[in-house]
Amino acid sequence: MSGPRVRFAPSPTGFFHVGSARSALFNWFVARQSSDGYFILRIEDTDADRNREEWVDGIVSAMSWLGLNLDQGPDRQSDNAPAHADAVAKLLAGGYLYYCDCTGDDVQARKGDNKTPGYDGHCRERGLEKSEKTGVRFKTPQTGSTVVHDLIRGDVEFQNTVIDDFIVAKSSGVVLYALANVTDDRNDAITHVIRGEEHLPNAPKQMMLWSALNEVTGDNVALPVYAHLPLLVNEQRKKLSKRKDPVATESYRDQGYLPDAFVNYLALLGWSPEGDEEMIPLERMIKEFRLEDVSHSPAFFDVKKLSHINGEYIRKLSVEQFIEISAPWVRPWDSAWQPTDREVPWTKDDFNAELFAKVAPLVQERIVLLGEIPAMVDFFFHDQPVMDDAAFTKAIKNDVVAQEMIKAAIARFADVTWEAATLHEEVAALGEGLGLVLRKAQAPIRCAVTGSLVGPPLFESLELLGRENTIARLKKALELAN
RNA sequence: GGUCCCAUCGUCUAGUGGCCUAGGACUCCAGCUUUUCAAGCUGGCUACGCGGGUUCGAAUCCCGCUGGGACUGCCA
Repeated sequence: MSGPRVRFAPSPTGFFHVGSARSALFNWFVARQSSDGYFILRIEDTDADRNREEWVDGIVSAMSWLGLNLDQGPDRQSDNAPAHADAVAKLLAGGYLYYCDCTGDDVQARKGDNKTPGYDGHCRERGLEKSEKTGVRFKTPQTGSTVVHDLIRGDVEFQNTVIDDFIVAKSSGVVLYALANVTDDRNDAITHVIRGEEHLPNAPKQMMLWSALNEVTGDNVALPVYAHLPLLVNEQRKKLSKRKDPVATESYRDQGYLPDAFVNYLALLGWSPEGDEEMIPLERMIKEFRLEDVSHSPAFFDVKKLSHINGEYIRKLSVEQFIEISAPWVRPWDSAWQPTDREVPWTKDDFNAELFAKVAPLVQERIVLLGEIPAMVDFFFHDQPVMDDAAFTKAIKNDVVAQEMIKAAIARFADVTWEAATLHEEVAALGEGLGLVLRKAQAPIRCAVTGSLVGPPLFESLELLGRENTIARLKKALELAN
C-alpha cells in the first residue's frame, strides 16, 4: 500500500486566489504527512481562450513562496490531450457518449420553464455523426442515484435523473473539465481529490465517468477519496471574487506578510489544531491535520486576524532574521525579488545598513507588515525628513510653546552627552521648564526630526541620527514655522 | 425554478448526550504601562437561528421551518 497521491489542479485564469492557496495547502498537508506522499501541480489549461502563461508563473511562484514544494509539475493538462482524445474514443465505442449539435439557444428554447435537468437529451437517440458542429455528451443513467463519499461531509446522494447529459468534449474536439480531470487523475493514480466545495456537484458526474472508463479500458482503477473544502467567503458571505475581493496571494507577499504566518492563518480557515494555541509550527500542522476534522461551513477570510498573526510571527523572529527578511522592502538592490509597485523611498547610496541594523529591533516590535518598515525609518536616510504637513502645523507651526521647546533643545543639545538616556532626561527637564509634560515636550522635536508624530522611540532615534543632523533639523523646522 | 451544501460570540473556531451558568483566538471597549505609535498586561461586551420531538438530561440525535451559500456553461 503506497502513500497518498494528491494533486492541486488550478486553471491559470487570474491571480493566485487565496482560496486556491488553501486548497493547495490542504493537499500538501496530506502528501507531506506520509513519508511516501506525493504532490502534483497540474495546470488545467485546456481553455485556451482564458488561460495566460503569466498566471502560471504566478501560481508557481506563490506556491514556492508558501513553501508548498512539489513532487511533480507543473504539468500541463493540455499536454495530455492525446490521452483525453483516447478516453473519448473508448467511451464513444463503449456507447457511453453521443454526438449532439444543439446550440445553447436550442437547448434554452426547448427548456422553457422546466429547467430540470439542464439538457433534455434531445440528441441522445438521433445517432448523429461527428461533424464540426457536434459536441460530445455523456449518457447519464436515467435511473438510480450516485453517492459521493466525501471525507468531510459524509455521503452525498444525487439522483441520476437530475444530472443532465453534460458535454464531455467541445465541437472543436477539446475535452472539457469533467473528463479531462478524471482522465488525468487516473493517469496520475490520484488517491485523494481535495478541492473546493464548488466542485461537489461535479463529483457524481466524474464518478460516472470514472466507472465508465473502468468498463471500457478494462483497468479497474480505484475511485479516489473525495474531500470538498468549505468555501472562503467575503464579508457579504459570498464566494471570494477575483474581481471584488483582495484575493491575490501575491499581493499579500508584496505587502510583507510572512509565508509562515500566511500558511498558519490559511490552515486555521476550516481547521483548528488541538488545544487553545492557534499559532503552531508547521511540523505540528502537518502532523495533526486531518481532512475528517475540516469544518463544513464557509469561512470568512479575515485580514485583521491574518495581520495579527503576521505581527506575532514578525516579533518572534530574531533581529538578524528580521533584518534579513526585510531586505526586499529596504534594500531591494540586495534582494532576489522586489515587491511589485512598492518603491523604496531612498537610494542605495542614502541607505545605511549599519544604522538600519540598530533601529531594526525598535521597528520590529511595532509593525504588522514588513511593508510598513520604509515609512517608519525613512527619516534616517535623508538630510531632511519628509514633513507631514498636518503634523507640522499642529505640533509646531500653531504652537508657540512648542517652538520655545525647539529653541531650548537646540541650545541644550549642543553640548549634552549624546546618548538616549541623557537626551531623555534633558528633554524632560526642558519641558518642565516650559510647563510641558514629557509627551508634550517630545512631540515638536519628534515632528521636526522625523517629519511625523508617530515612529520609533525618539531618544534612541536621536542618538542614532547624531547631534549635528538633529540640530540641523530642529533649526530647519523653526525656519519653516516662521 | 431545480439539485446539493451549510447553520455556536461581529469574525475564525472548540464542543460528537451530562465535564457547558458554552472554552480559545481575532476584532471592539475599558484600565494599567508609557517619550509618540505600537507591543505587553488586566478586565469587559457578545453566540448555540426558530419550532417541534427523542431522552432523566441536548449546542450535541431526529423532523419541520427560516436563513445563507454553491452549482445549474461546448468555464474550471
